[in-house]
Amino acid sequence: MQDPETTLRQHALPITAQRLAVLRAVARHPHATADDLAEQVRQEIGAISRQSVYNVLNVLTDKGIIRRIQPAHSPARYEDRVGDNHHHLVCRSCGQTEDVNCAVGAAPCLHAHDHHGFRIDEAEVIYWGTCPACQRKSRS
Amino acid sequence: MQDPETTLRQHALPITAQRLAVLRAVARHPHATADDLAEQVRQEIGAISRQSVYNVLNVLTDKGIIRRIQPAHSPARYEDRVGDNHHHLVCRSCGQTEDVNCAVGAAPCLHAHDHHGFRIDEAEVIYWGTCPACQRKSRS
DNA sequence: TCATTAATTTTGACAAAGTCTAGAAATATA
DNA sequence: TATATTTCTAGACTTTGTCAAAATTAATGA
Repeated sequence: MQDPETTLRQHALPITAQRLAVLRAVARHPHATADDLAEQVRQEIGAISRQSVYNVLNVLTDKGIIRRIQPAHSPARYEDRVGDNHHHLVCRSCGQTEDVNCAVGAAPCLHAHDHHGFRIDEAEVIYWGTCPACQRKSRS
Repeated sequence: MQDPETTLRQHALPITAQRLAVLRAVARHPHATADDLAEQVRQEIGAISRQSVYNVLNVLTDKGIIRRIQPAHSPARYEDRVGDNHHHLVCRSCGQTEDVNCAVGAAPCLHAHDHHGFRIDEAEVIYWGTCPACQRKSRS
C-alpha cells in the first residue's frame, strides 16, 4: 500500500490527522476491529472519538480503499488488501483471521451460475475452524 | 423434516408448546429472523417471550436440528435444511435469501488446503447480489 | 497570508440484536 | 399425584453501530 496521504488525495478526500492515523493502523493491523483501530490511533495521535473512527472507516470502505469483513460472532474487521478476490480463515474460538487465496483459481466463486435471477457481484467465502493455538489449548 | 415432536424426543429435549411452535415456524419460513419467527409463533400459540424464542433457537442450533446463518447487515436467520453442504444467495438491498447447492461438486469448499495449521470444519459461502425485484426497482 | 466555504470531528443520545439473571411456571419421573 | 428438574418470562444490561447538531478544521481564491 502506498503513502496514506497520496491515497487520500487520489480520492479527493480532505487530509486529516484522524484519517491518516486510521489508514496507517489498518495497514499495520490487518483484520482489526473498529475498537482495536481506535486504540492504535490513540497511541499514535493521542485521541480520536469513537464516531470518527466509524466515519473514517465508512468513508474508506465506500471509496474502496479498505475492505470490511463481517464474520458471525465478531464485530466488523478491516483490511487494506483490496481488489484481489481473496477469502478468510477464521478461528471459531479466538477469532484469529487469516487471508486465504482463492483456492479454485481466479473467480470460481463468482462463476456461481446466475441462480434465481439474481445478479451476483461477489462471492464471500469464510473457512471456519480452529487455529493452532486453540487446538493445543483444547487438547490440554 | 419429520414430526417436530419426534425430533425433540430424539434429542432428549422436553416437549413444550414453545419449542414445537418455533420448530414449525422455522420449517414453514426458511431464512426467517428471530423476530419473524416470534411473530409466527404468536399467531400460532398466542404468546411467547422474546427470550424464549432465543432460548429455543439456541438449543435447536446447538443440537444441530436447525442451522443459523448470519449474513452481514442482517440479524441471524434460521433454516431446518441441515446436514447438506449448501450455501446462500443474499440480495444486498432487500435481504431476500435463497439456497444454492454447492456449485463445485460435493465438498470443494472444505477441500480448502489446511492453511496456516488451522483445522477447518466448514466453508461458508455467501453469494451477494441483487434479486430480480430489486433489479427492476433500481432500473425504474 | 487571510478570509470564506465546505467538510470533518466531536459529543451525546439513540437503536438493533442478543445475553444474563432470578423468579414463576410447566414438564417429566416415580 | 407429588417432586425434582427444566423451561419460560420479564426486565435490565451489553455490544456494535448510527443519527444529529454544534464546534472545529481543512481547502480555496483573492
